[in-house]
Amino acid sequence: MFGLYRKRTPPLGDLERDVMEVLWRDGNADAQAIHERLAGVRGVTLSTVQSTVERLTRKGLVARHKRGRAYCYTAPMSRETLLARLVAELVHDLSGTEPAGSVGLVDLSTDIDETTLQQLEDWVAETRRQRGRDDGTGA
Amino acid sequence: MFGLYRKRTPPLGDLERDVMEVLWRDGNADAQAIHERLAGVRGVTLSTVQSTVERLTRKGLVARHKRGRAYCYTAPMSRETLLARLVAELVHDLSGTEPAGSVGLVDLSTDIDETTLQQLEDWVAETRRQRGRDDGTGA
DNA sequence: TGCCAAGACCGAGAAGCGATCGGTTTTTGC
DNA sequence: GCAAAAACCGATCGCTTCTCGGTCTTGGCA
Repeated sequence: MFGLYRKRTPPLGDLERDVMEVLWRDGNADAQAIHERLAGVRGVTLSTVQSTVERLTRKGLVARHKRGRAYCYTAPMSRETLLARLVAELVHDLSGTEPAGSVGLVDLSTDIDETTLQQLEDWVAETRRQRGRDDGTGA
Repeated sequence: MFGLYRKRTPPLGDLERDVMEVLWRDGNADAQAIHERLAGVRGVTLSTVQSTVERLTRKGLVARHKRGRAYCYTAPMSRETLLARLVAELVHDLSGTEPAGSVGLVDLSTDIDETTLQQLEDWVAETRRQRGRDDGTGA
């Protein structure tokens, strides 16, 4: 009945998020560049950045290819796609087995701020637009 | 710029989710009852369940009150509310500092299924409805 | 009022993960 | 070939969950 939640995309750590942020902004960068970009806000060594970006590579969240002597890292998954995946997992894991119709009275009021709600709204609308209006029975 | 993500609702562990599941289903239960409910799918002792539900209490995710000699636990936050909070945090943490308009090309197609999207859509709509259309400057 | 079992509480240990870094090896541009 | 740059490796630390046994507290009952 329950207890069948699987291992999924691990949530990102702080430094991992920062690294992804850099990659999303700059498109691509080597460890050095990432380190420099992060140096202002975080006192970490190049080694640490390297470890982190390597971990992200293992997780499949960043790709890399040799350029000169260093690797050049990129984020093959957009910020929105990653967010979507995480949200989907969250919803899937926590949605229970009840009929979906029972999701009626939602109380986001104390937890969600206007900006975030707006963002969610836009985001859902955009997805809906792209996908078109199926009958809703699709997988 | 970045790096200012703060400590938030800690993600639930497996057993913690199972316990919440029981509480959401049954409305309320003491440790004994939860344990029995879980015994079928999980070989854990009563002690373990107690520790877990106590941890959840500390996190504020369950409330309790004495009933007889045992505590009676309840989930003051509905499944949907918790989910909403987690989603909100996720969105907030991963949305970057770019203008919200830049959230344009969303590619959810491979990651999010129709049911989930529908659910999200419903939540957002419902929340919007409940909150009414403020000018958007509300906290 | 005193006994005792039920249950809360505490502490400890194992496992997993991210963050952190130093040291070693490999590579490459000159 | 050499030296520097960078990858790679592995160790440590801190945090969190899971797990449980042992001890202390308490409430119901005789």
